[in-house]
Amino acid sequence: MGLILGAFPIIYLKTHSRFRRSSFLNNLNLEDIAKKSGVSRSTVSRVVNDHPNVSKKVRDRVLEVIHQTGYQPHAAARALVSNKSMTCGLILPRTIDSFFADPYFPSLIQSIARSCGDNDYTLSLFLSGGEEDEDRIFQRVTRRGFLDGVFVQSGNLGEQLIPKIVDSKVPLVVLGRPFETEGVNFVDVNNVEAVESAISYLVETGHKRIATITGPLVTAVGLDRKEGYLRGLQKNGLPVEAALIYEGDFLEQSGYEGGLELIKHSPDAIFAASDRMAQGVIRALNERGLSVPDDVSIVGFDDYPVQPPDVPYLTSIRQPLLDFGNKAMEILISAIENSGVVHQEYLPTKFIVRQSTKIRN
Amino acid sequence: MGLILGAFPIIYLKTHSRFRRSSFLNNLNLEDIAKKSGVSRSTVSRVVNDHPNVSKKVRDRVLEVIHQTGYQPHAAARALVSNKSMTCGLILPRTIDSFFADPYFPSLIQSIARSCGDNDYTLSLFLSGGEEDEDRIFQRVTRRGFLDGVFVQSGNLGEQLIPKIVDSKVPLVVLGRPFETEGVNFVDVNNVEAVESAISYLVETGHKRIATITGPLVTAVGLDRKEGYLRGLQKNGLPVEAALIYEGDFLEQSGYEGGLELIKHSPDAIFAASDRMAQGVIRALNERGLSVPDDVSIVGFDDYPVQPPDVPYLTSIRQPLLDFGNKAMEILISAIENSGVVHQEYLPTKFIVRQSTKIRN
DNA sequence: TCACAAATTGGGAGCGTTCCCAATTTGAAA
DNA sequence: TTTCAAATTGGGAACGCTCCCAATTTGTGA
Repeated sequence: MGLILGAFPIIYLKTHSRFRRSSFLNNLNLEDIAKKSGVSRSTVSRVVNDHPNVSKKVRDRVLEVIHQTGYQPHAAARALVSNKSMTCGLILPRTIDSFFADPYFPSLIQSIARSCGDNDYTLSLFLSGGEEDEDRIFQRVTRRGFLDGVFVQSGNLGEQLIPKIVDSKVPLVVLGRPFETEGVNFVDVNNVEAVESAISYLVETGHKRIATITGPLVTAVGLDRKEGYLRGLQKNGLPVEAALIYEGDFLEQSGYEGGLELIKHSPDAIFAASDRMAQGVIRALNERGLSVPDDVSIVGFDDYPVQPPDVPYLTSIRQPLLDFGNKAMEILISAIENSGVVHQEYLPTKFIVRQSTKIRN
Repeated sequence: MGLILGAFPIIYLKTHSRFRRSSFLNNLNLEDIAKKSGVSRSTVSRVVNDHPNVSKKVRDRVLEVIHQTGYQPHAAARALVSNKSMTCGLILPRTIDSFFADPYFPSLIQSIARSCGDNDYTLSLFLSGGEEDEDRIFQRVTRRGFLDGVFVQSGNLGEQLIPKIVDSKVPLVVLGRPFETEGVNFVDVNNVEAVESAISYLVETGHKRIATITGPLVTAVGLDRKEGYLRGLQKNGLPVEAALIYEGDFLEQSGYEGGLELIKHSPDAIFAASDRMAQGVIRALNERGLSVPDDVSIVGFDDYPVQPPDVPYLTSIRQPLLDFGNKAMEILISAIENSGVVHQEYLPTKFIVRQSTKIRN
């Protein structure tokens, strides 16, 4: 990627040449509306903001004028005086590679965007491609009067952005457990527990050699799902076998490669830490003449609304997408309003049994 | 990171019996910096904005203070007085369904986000799920002092948002040709020409019965790619056969279904209007024991950086993603600065030959 | 050294809101 | 009708910045 970022100065915010934009049809301000409806600026402000102490007669008259003129309050003026921009940021760090291939990001964006919209917030998006980007994003995000709070997608081990934002005191909710959780708001799904019970299900349905393709083990989510796998085995008295664990990267190709590797050790079930990898495993198995679920059961993780087209349909662990955005927004609003309490929340998942697993009793 | 977030207090600063909340560490304004560096507010402003007429001595002193204090200008105050928010919106209408499954949207978002960032703009995202959403989005987007301009993804026939925004005089660039192009800025890829020459390539390499799976014919892009197909046939003296045209929806499943349908009429090549559909076609053909490219050649459209994992790798038409965002941003900036000129731009694509097509001479 | 143009600096006004407080109006009880 | 509290309304000040213009300083040539 030939991105030229250049050296960007910390402080210089280049102001572009000045011009008055008279192109908007509607350039009325409070005072104009006040004049037109024969009341004062203050009264119009009260009407606009739905304050209680306005007589019905006056309120109706003002509303009428507002409606006729199509008046809308000036966002920047409001933000200046009230110190609230009603905008929040979503920062997705270092995600360029997987951004295209994994439905996680679109889903996440959609979930957060909806929650923001529902709460009258606007969502600004910050995609980071590397460290310089992160510096630039950090500068922007901490600009006064710009964002009321930010969501940050939890990143890799070396992730520096989260502690910096915490230090800056900008209200923050991390999406997915960060590595350093002390004093940081976050929302995550209960990865460990979810996988643990999926493994238990496999054991209960007669599987004896359960393999896994993990996510990258430099991510919290990768580690947590592996931890769930290990606990699941332990809880059910099965031995942990290094040969049955393959580290993937959530993408289809690594599932395929992991599948080819794992079948050398003849598992009767494979838990893949993402649906994409589960697809890859199925592709690998089919290529080697093994059938799913007759020879090997496959369990995925994600279960986004749009299923991959492959048959058989995947048994998977469903992420509570909508709840995720809602809960994150709820926590962010609470942080903005300065409750002072740190919220750390794990949302429950749902285990969905479909045709990629089979009962072997 | 022993930061205790729970303990950070609301700091009330008393200013003439007026309370204002200060949750950020850094609440200095221009005047404060001026005082600290022994100059006037105006001079600091000039330094911050890189205006020419400041002596080097003073500039250095002020920069030093700014650097020490970490001063950043207040975004809303700036936006208020300069009437520029340095923010633009990206509106994706009615996209919920395909949002998950198609890499187009992540790619688009990424491309636009990068261009915005490179030009010191911030990108706000508006996802619409239906008409009520569109009304709400329209209200927001036209708020004064909020956005300097917007990008709108071109939508279906009957799409009402674009003309409304045009009427509102908010600077606008449509992504993908809209149906009503009169006086509307837009960027598109040269769909007709691209497909036409892909078809020509197929003819030149010995294909005689070329079928197509189109996009939805209620979208401009769907129509344009079909038009390219038709022109390609005509130009090369091949007859148009209704049975060789199948209407899809850009998603894999419709490619699969279209593939099953089309092979009844034994084509020797199929052009699919998206890579996802091309994948679906290959799945269908393989299922029926037909080989790609030995029995049928397949050409896709999109060629996003991350290729689908299926072998053979797709011959496809590459969208100039990066250029797309850059060009759109360039046009938007020009529209914001009120050039008054309408820009309508078609970007060239690139035909990439891989293993899914075969020379049949 | 002085005069005068050029470069630099400072202060006032204004952007469109919200909030506070004082002024005015309303309405109910006496 | 009068009285007085409650409800409603209006105006001033402030938010932090940019721009304009006037004041001051600097630098140059005679």
